Amino acid sequence: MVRVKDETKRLAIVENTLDIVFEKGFAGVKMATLAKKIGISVSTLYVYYKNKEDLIISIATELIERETKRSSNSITADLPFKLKIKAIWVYWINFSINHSKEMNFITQVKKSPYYDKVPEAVRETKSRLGTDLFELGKKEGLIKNVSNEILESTMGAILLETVNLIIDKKLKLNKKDIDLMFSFAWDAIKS
Amino acid sequence: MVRVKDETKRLAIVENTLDIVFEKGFAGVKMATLAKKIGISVSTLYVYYKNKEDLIISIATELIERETKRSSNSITADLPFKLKIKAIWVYWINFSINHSKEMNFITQVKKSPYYDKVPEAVRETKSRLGTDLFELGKKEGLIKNVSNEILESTMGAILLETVNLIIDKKLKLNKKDIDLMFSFAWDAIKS
Amino acid sequence: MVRVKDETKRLAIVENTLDIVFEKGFAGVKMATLAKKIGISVSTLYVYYKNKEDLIISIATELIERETKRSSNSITADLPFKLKIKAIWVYWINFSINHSKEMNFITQVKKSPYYDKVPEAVRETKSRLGTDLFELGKKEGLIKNVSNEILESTMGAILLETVNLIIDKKLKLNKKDIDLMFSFAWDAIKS
Amino acid sequence: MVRVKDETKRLAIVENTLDIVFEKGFAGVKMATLAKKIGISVSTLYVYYKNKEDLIISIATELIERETKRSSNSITADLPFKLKIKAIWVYWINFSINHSKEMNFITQVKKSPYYDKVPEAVRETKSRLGTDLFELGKKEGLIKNVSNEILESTMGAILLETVNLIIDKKLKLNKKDIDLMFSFAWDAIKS
DNA sequence: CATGAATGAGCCTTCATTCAT
DNA sequence: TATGAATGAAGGCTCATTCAT
Repeated sequence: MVRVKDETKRLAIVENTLDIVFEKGFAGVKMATLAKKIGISVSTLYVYYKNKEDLIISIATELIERETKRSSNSITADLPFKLKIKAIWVYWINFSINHSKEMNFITQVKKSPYYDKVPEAVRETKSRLGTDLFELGKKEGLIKNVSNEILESTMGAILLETVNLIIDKKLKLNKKDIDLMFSFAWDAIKS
Repeated sequence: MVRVKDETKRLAIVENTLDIVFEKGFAGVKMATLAKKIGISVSTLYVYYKNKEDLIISIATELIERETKRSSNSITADLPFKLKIKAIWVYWINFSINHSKEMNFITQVKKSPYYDKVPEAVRETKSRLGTDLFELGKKEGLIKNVSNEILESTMGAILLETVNLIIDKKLKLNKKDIDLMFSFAWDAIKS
Repeated sequence: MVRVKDETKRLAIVENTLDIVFEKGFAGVKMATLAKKIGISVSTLYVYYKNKEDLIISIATELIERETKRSSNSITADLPFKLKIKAIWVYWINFSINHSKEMNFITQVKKSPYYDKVPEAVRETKSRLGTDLFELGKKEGLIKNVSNEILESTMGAILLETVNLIIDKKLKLNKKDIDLMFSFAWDAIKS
Repeated sequence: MVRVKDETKRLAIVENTLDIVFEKGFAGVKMATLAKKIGISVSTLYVYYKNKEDLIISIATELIERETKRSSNSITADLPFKLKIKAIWVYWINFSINHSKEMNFITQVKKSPYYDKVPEAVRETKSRLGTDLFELGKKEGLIKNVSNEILESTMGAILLETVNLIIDKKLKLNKKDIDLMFSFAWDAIKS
């Protein structure tokens, strides 16, 4: 069937682009190389994406939307505040490790000029690690009373560093190390 | 003496490369554009650097060496531990802001394939934010008893995020905000 | 019947091709663009025409044949020579203006490499502005005694220029201006 | 010497471009083909011209300026009006034949979208076949009292047609044929 | 040391055309 | 007949690098 074939191919393009960006960054994405890796013709790439920029921005948009949706889904559990935020922390560590290429792609895009061209609607709904959550924590007097943006940035930075340390084998993906790193993050933001 | 003229020109090359990398990343460094910006011929660039890779790696090496030297110089003051570490923190915040292009260059290089080609000796002597210092803090029982690498990474991540927040105007370069952000870092590592 | 649908589509192809050639020349005719303009699939174009060359040559052939037929039809009125030739002149001015896209297409084809591939039979029966007519004029001693080809070329050039001046709004499509321009043509060929 | 070499190469580019446009039109000008014809690298073309459009527009500008200068120079002889205009006529016939490729290039450019990008100053000073001259002729009551633009267009059309007939071997470049064709033009405009 | 000129190696993109359904 | 998908071939352009002066 044609439909299946299409989606398979599109996914292959996305997958391989992610791989290349992970290994060599955006500059490393050559349309010809990408096509060869997938086993299709260069022109075929242009059937799916208008041009290289469109390719990258489309993938970025897709990933960010997916990430956004996921992050909002992850804040459902009904737990005491600290445990709740830890659950999210653990969730994101695992997700980042398991989807390191996607996360890497998003991270790179955010620092690149491509990001300006991601639809504004998508950019706005991005990485809500927990605006509502921080609000709650502040109300309960559990975390420092500073802007959500700063809380989020700080936790995000520690989280990303944790992931990098795990990837670089300086930390392990076990309870002890995860707990340790969470203590860094929690101690940083708690009041 | 010819030497003087040379050094001026070499500095101009470094300066302009820093500017371009800051604005457009490594991919934005075109030998022709760079030369035009400086007001010299493209060929002249090749008198000073063997090729583009050499240009970037040489600059990176120079900057990293300078940074390393500076960081070791900064740990001289004789103060109680927390104040000492805060002094370093403040020093580095200021330095990073005042030398944002240099810092940006180093940051970018570390994430790029170029970094593998920076002389190993230089890579090893890098950013010693305070190995000795952390050792001291742990001995006094003031900070978490974990590897220096993790302490350094965590503080480094928070520091970098702080700098970014300042650059993005989300934070100001005043005592209040600096103190606030230091509290994040200190709380994270203190035992 | 299927036939009706076909003819409609074929006419749409011709019409839109004429439009594009009028606006952007042959190089502006992209099979994909043309198809989209019509609202059909690119592949469908290939059902009607073997390839792009065939498309253009077929349209050219069709238009030239139609024009040829028309020109011979136009020399029927029974009038004194000068009036007869003026009638034809006026007829062609009007026709050229009203069918500027068709005329433009023919003009362009004649100057393009495509023209060599128009069936010879068609090329030969072309724009007979009045071979017989010129013969008559010469017999009556009213026009210069030179080859029909030269007479026709000259009148044709002035006619085309007249049409262009009208299109460029340098002349109007009224009796005065038409008469004026006819006087140029007539004075040129009269003996 | 470097200077000489440059000019030689630039002239070769112009010459070969003229040839190609004469044979195949603008669409026939492929940077690779052009370079190979000249015996230089494609990149070298880009040393002399920013891109293909710049190549064509620069050549057009150069040719039009030269033509304009020439045409104004040609109206110097002190002769009775009809002889004067004939002298110019003969001059232009000869020039057009001898420089058919240049003339062809200019003609083509004027009908192409490139023409809009020729510097306005150049476009304005173009083909002054004889505005002043026509003014004189009208004052002396020798030619039709219509706008110079129309007189010029008409004569221009007949002149161009004459050149085409000569190129197509339908006319010869001898006194008899030139005189004949001038009579068409003169009779057309004379009062 | 300084540079103008020249170039090869790529890269992105377009487009007419084919083919299986 | 109608078409969505795929592609080969080609063309324009960029850019790091070399070389003779």
